[in-house]
Parts: sequence; structure tokens; C-alpha cells
Amino acid sequence: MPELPEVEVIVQGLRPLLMECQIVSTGASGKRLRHDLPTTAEKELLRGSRITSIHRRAKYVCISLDSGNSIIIHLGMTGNLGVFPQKNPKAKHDHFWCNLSNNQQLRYNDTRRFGSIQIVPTTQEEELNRLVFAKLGPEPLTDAFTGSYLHKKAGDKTLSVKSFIMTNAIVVGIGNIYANESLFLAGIDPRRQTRSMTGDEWQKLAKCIKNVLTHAIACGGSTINDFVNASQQGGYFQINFKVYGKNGQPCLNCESVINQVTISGRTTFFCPHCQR
DNA sequence: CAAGTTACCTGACGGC
DNA sequence: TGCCGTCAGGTAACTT
Repeated sequence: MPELPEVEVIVQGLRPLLMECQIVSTGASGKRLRHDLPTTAEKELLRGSRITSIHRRAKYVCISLDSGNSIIIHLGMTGNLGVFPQKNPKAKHDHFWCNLSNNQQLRYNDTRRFGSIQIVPTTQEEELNRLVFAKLGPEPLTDAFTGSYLHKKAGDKTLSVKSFIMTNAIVVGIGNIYANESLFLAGIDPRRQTRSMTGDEWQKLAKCIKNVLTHAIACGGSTINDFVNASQQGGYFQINFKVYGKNGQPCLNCESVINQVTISGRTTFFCPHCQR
């Protein structure tokens, strides 16, 4: 489900609901996610600890605890986090939950179980970077992410520019939707070889990625099937999609027909006239 | 080694 | 109605 904007919206929504809450106990469905769910010993580390901060790194939700541990959650394709009254019945595909001292319950729901939940014994940023996030590139919404950074990383690579910006070691948070939308706004054909891109084109692409992600966050993310934030509200960035899912429809700029192709196994949409 | 493909899992949808 | 194939926001293991 979620790319960077959706995870950011979830984090912003969870923060006021969870800050300073104490975890009384935890539970799990017993079904495996991408990795095994936390062990009994790890869950014991959570009991009685207080939530001191919630933030996002790439598409991970990071919950810091005053016991010195972190809960690191990846939502995969269909994962979501929400806070509900403890007495509310569980939903299908709820796989992990934390009972809070205010009689609320933080619940992780994930239909396809591509997500993951890890308990990591530190809340230090450098330690987390070493233990969990070692292979991740920069955040796209920071000053470290620029056109010249992309240009330098591109080197002589022959893969498509779309696959390149979707590579987490290059830059994090850009999934299929926002890769398509960013390339449209930048006027760049997603099939272009990475090494063919000029410095100016990288500048434009970096700027468009930042604009698209920022705008999507402001819209509360994109609700394709059933994305909802921590308060169960949908986002509305999907009404701003220019190409994603619009195969056969006229381009909003030039009225050419939007094309659909497959790049590295992912559905790709672009305007053959506006994107070169 | 770089780049492309498959596997992981469930559910929705379209065609027959 | 139901069975089958296809596809879906991500990632990592695997193959070429």
C-alpha cells in the first residue's frame, strides 16, 4: 500500500495518539509476516515501556521506547497501523497489537503479510542506521538529495531511470505511483537509460520528486483501495494523478494517449509526447 | 557485477 | 454462481 507520503501521514497521525502512552502488553495473530513476528522475549522488552517518539525513515515507522528499545515496522504492500478502543473487535488480518494504558490498542493490519515488525535494542539514530537501515540511500525530502547527487550516482548505469529512482540504495520512499508521477512532471521518459540523463534533467527530476511527495503528504496520501491514516481517514492525492492508472486516457497537457508498458515487472504509465 | 525476474501472500476483478 | 487467470502501493533472493 504505502509509499513515503502514506507512511509519513500514518506517522503524523499516530504521534498525538501514542506519545507518552505506556505499553501494557502485546499480542499477535501467530501468522508470519515477511519475517517472524517478535519473539516472546522481545515482546517482554516492550511491556511497561513508554512511547517517547514516533518518526519515519524511508518507508519504516520507528517507535522509540523509554526502555531503550525501538519498534521498527515496515508496512509492505498492504500494511497499516491504527489506534482503536481495546474492546473493539479485531479485524481480519490484524497480526500484531499493543495494549496501551489508556485502554486503547495500537494494531498492525496486513492482508498480504509482506510487512515486518522488528524489536531493536536501541533508540539511537546511528545505531539504527547501522543495525537496520545500513543499505538505505538518502531521504528525498532532505538537502542531501539533489540532482547532482543523482547524476553522480547514475554514473554509467544502463538500467531505466524509473528503476533507478525506485532503488532504495539510491533514494528511499519512491514506489511505483510516485515514480510514474515524478517522471511525468519532469517530462522524462521512464524507459530512458540512466546514463543518458543530463545534469539539467537530473535537477528537474529531483525537484519534481520533492514536489510530488510534498504535495501528496499535504493531501493526506493516496487512497487507491483502502489506505487510511491512523484515524481511519483516506487521503485524496489520487485525484491529482496525472498518469498512474490512466492508460488509454488523454494526457492532461497535450491530449496524446497515455501509454502503459512494463519496466522491471512494474506497470508504468507515461505520455509519449510530453516525456522524452 | 549489473539488471531483470520471481517469490512471498491475499483479495478483487474480468472472462468464460 | 463459480472457477481461473491476472494484477496490486514492496522488497529481497535468485537468475541471467
